[in-house]
Amino acid sequence: MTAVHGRGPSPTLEEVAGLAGVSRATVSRVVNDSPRVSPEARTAVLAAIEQLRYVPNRAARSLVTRRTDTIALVLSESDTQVFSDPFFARTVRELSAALADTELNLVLLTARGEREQEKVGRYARQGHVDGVILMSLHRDDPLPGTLAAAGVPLVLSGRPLDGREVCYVDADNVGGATAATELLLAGGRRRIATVTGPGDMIAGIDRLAGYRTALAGAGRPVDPLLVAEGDFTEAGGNRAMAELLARAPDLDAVFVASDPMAVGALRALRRAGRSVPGDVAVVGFDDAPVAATADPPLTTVAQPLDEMCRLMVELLRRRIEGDEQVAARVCATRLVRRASA
Amino acid sequence: MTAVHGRGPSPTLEEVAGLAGVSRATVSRVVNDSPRVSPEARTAVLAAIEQLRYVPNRAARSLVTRRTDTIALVLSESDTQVFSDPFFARTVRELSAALADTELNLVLLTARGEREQEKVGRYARQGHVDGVILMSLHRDDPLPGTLAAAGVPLVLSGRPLDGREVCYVDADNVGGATAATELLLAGGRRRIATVTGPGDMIAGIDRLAGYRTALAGAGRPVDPLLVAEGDFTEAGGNRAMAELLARAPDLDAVFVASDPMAVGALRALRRAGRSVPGDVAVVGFDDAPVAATADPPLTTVAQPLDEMCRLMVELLRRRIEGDEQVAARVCATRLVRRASA
DNA sequence: ATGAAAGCGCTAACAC
DNA sequence: GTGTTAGCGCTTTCAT
Repeated sequence: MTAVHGRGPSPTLEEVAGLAGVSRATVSRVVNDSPRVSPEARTAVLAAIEQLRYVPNRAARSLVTRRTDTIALVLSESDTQVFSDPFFARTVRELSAALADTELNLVLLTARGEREQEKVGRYARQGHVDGVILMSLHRDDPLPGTLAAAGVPLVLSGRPLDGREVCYVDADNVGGATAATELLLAGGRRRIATVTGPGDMIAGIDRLAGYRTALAGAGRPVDPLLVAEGDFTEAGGNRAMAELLARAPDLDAVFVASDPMAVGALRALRRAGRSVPGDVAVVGFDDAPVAATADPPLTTVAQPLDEMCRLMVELLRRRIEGDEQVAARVCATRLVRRASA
Repeated sequence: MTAVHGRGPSPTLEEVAGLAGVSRATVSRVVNDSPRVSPEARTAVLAAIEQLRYVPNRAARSLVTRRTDTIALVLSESDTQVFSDPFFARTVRELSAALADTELNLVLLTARGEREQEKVGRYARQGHVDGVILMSLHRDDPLPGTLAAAGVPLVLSGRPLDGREVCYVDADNVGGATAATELLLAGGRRRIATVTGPGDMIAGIDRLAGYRTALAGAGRPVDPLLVAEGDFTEAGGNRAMAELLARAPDLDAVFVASDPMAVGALRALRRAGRSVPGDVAVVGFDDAPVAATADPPLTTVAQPLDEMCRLMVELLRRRIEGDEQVAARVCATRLVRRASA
């Protein structure tokens, strides 16, 4: 028995067929789990495959099937490191989970700047992947347009900023933020501030809109002094909260547009000697799994990320199958009450 | 002119050839930048490609070339989210940069748990990628073995824990940690503590070894009270530092095995009312771009991550070309002195 | 410089 | 149930 060491030409269907004493077609049927194979043939083929360490050649297969069984999660980001965003990590995990029981593979592609975006676009159009889930976090991203025009099946994670007509899955950010602010209002809070997300990210925009909606619904004005912009990070939340406390020492509640920022905000409040939720009530938005461990525990708006990821996969599959009519979806959020509000 | 909307069969080499009035072979030559094409032919072909929006079919191409022009960065991690590790984000960025001017594409693959590891292994062996850069962070990872046995060209990021014979690129963690500790010794510090990385990660192990080496070189014992384990995160560093201060209030210096942990340690020191570097000198290890913004600025051991990533790509290319003799490399680190030590 | 032709390894009719 | 056959779209000799 010659050791199958390292590379060298890997065995082909033909060779397996020869060893098993059947035709290529039968081997192919076994490999593809076709029912039209006799038990004996199947056994013989399986043995030959085992013995030869046969692995189907992907290129040959997808040349004829026009499928790669691979989808890409594309991270289109102009500058900083999205990776550190725990929301992204959660998305990757949930997507992997959603694909665990399927034959589909998931690859991550990053596109920072124009050149990489082009490279990614080329990659997708060359047929390396069957479809793309795109996390396009900022405005003016050419990738959605490029991919859509090239006919690459596409689902966006998050509603697109420019209102273009594409298929997307998003959480109900407006509704969640509205509910969060209403909870604060119902708690009798009168000076409700907010730490927003970046103004050029849809989650930031929508959550701020929800805050405004709730205040408007209660007949309250929006005081600009009570609105500070953060960047979804803990450090940013800390900074924004400190700013708010300086500008409006009389605030008695704050809706923070992401949990990492909320953790930072809690730090700022503690440092300022404000008790939570006694002096100041806090509600966050569950982008990261930090709410439960925050001190004090954080009331937060939860997003059904698992459901959203399953949905993205399902919609993408439908598009891959050729269904052009798949519609965007917005997933409900819900308030999880803990101690801080 | 019929709009090329969406999908439908994309044009083939044949069609381009027909439109340009040449043969398939000539089109192929143009596409592949062969010099053996007349200017006129090239022009005609280019025009036809443009008009048809022709994109070469990857499957067909790699069926014959046996290349995909794609390499994978595989993240093999048993449990938690590595993404949040800024070191990982830097690696991705530097790898992308190293590949920017090449025809090579980079995809990220994550493998959490056995099932996903198998999926990734299959993916690589099926010929989806030409080679793999593996960040295997913990012990007992089967992936290096699987991939190597399957003949997939492989370069490890970081020295493997089990000393197996594979090609890897690593920073000189031992040397860097030794230098850091020696700097502290040279500064006249007598009670030098360390916050280590996890005991099952090579970077953590090696940096602790360097700390011991330096102390041994100075004829000093290693006091177990002065060693606390962190997890490379800021929170972990904070915790470990607090623990050290409780156990050994007389410590006057600390080598912290990663910058995020060092930032956490600085917070713990501040909270304990220790001045830095007056009471306690601190040196970190530059896994993340936080040293410069730390307060006070952090003296740190810098790793040449850009060089390391270029090297990984170069070694992997050589392996892909069939060179079996490429050796592992360890890259020098250097101390960057700022205010804290 | 260019074209004709032979495959790369696989799947999918289609016959038997 | 199984084998035969015809390609999938591309690169690559080999003539010319």
